Amino acid sequence: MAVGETRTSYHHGALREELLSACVALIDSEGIGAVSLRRVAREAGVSPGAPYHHFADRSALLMAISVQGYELLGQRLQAARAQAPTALRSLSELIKAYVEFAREHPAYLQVMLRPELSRPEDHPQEAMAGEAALGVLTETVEECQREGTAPPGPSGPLAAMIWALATGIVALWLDGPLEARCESLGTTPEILVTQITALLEQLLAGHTGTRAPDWL
Amino acid sequence: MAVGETRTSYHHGALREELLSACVALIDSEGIGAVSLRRVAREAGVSPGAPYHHFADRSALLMAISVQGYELLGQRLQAARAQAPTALRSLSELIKAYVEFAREHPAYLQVMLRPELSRPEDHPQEAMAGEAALGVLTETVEECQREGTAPPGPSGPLAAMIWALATGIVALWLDGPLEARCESLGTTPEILVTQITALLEQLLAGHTGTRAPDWL
DNA sequence: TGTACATCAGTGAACGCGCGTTCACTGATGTAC
DNA sequence: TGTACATCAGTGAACGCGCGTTCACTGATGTAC
Repeated sequence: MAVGETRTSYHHGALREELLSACVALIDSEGIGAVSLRRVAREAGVSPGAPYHHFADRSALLMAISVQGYELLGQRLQAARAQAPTALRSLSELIKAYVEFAREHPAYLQVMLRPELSRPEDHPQEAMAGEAALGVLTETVEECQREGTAPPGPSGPLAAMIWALATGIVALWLDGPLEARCESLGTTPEILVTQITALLEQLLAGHTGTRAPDWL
Repeated sequence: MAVGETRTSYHHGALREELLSACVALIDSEGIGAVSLRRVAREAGVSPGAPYHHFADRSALLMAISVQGYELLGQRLQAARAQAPTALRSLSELIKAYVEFAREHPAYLQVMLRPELSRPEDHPQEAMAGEAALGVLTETVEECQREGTAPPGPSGPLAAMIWALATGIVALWLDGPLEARCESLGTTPEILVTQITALLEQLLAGHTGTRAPDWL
């Protein structure tokens, strides 16, 4: 229920979902520091005790958001991979899809990147959702190896490298430093991300002797 | 002043420095969530009002830590770069130095990676300290270009790529997911980081046709 | 179909807590002469 | 060298606040018969 609306019945009917979306909206508008169970309940137009019928505590709410975020991200990655013509291109598209997802849903990423808030040690579900998203990346790297656009050997290091690269871009962009850096370089984060993925493709294509395209 | 010690004089003498180190120690032992000005004052053995003679508010304390962190990191990066025999190798060493610094001083990194806590928009000093650290990286990339171990053209994209890569590794390691991933891969973060930097060197060396070393 | 009753999902008052910050104060230090 | 005094850097009590969580309660819903 959006702020200002009023409920007609005593029961809400879908409070769990609304608490989740109210929390996401709150993070988007005021930052993760503004999140408290009381505040989220207030945003959802409900009394302070109500959330406890749906979440054991504050970290359980944030964990649910984190899991949801990994699921949404996983879908996005799947879709991005499916569209690309080659596995090498898929790698770029995976990175871009991750970054775009983060830009569209910064709140999810904030929660996913700050695990001390959702206390994953108490909620193992997140690890599973995260592994699923990582699986798409690993498969794509292995496809590249079969395609000859990634060095042979274990897929782990390259997959981890791309995972870390994408995570770093996202963290730096969401938190501000990337934007600041781009300003002082006279460019924009969007352009820079495109250049980075192009560079990665160039390096991967080059390792086997394939020429980089002229437009790079 | 460490917990348990007692001061003999009314005045402390070096409270500012001690508040900083007490705060770092607190983050290291209990996480960034445990940081409050009152708590830090207590750890330093001083009354709740005392910090206000040295820091305007909580975010000013965290900002001072962040700036200190960037300065320490900058020194580490300078040293790492100076020791490496080639510019290409320097890139690996810069990444490793960043990661090692983060492992040794996780508290600094937590503060540097969570700018919402130190409100950099109110304290521009951090941006300067950060730019200095980035400068080392950019110079090294340009050295690689002269050396022929990095693609010609603007140095920005490769520098940003390595910056994001290192930041991603650090964020994933400090927060736990990297360790979890390594366990399920049967390796360790230390090994994985070495593999990633070796892979990066291989890709960069390969782009010009230079053969990758056999041991990769 | 109607009724009794169990269960679900809300309310709102209350609790104790630690927080950031302020303030009048005071002990220690430094400086002018 | 001694003394008066300004300034610095602490103390500790106090303020109001929002928080997480609990609890007795009650309105709404679902189910058995």
